[in-house]
Amino acid sequence: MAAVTSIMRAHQILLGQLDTLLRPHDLTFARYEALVLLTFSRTGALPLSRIGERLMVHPTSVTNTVDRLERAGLVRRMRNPKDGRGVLAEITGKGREVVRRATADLMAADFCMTMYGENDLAEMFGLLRTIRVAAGDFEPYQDDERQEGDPSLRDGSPGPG
Amino acid sequence: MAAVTSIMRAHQILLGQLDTLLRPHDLTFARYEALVLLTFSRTGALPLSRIGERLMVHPTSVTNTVDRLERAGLVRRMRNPKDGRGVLAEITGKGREVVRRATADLMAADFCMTMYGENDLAEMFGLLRTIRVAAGDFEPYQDDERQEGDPSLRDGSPGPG
DNA sequence: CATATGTCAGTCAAACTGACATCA
DNA sequence: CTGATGTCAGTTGGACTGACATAT
Repeated sequence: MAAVTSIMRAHQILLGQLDTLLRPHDLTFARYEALVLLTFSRTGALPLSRIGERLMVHPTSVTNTVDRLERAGLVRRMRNPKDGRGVLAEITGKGREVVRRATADLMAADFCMTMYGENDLAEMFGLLRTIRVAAGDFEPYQDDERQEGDPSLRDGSPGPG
Repeated sequence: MAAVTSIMRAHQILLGQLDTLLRPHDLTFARYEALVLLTFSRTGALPLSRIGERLMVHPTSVTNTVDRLERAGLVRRMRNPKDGRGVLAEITGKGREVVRRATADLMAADFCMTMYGENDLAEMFGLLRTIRVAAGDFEPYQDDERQEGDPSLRDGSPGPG
């Protein structure tokens, strides 16, 4: 139970810092995550359904997130040529530029993770991975996700094959 | 960065399970946390300001949380006899009963922490403690908090002395 | 037909800002 | 006086439910 409390509190602390760092870029962490996911996809475009799967959020939340990103010109909606029901969110040039700058800010700030060594970070990732796997995170990649040789958003997932 | 993503995702997973388990008790995790904090206080009552400190939430959020708990009859507002500006939130008998039942449910469900051994849980707590200390969590207790010999909400804090 | 995808309207809880009354 | 405490009004972003159109 102490561990659960710790995760909740750590999240609270990190999210506060992340959102503060992202605010100047007119981004929230939720929107930033979606942008990064698109950045790492092969074609820069993904069906909304897949975004929902990967980020583990409700379909209406994806609609909402993409609405805001589209209104800001960071993303564009397209019909999915492979599925008439589906909609693709495609990251725009402006979107790529914004996510690049935001990521640079985040890296420069280190959000208080500088205190940890590589070993501690790896250990933390390994420990938390158990929860995530049990919840169905870390599903195998689809062919439209992730550029060859590029790092995954989920950092450590085996990827296809 | 992978570690940060892991914490965010683990939080998302746990909060979903916690809120689902707490819903039948008409509680959210935020309200449950406040109730537990009161349960562990010496007199069952704390100034709203101290609740805000401990839970690291905004004063208006405390007002909101206590409003809801009071409307549900789980908490009662009192003037602070030691400080005319202050307000105490005091847990009611019904509040103690609800938090008892909710905690029992949570323990029975184990929210997927059964997968971990004692060592892993302790390690996770220890790793995350670094972030929390840096953010000012784990401040020393005041004299009106925590019953003698009772476990702390923050599980592992040294307490007074 | 059943199923999957996405949107819409509306609700809800949380977190915030700014202003304010009250009291130490 | 300054500073702390709590409340109020209003806003924002996210997550949800239920209903629905559309396409597989």
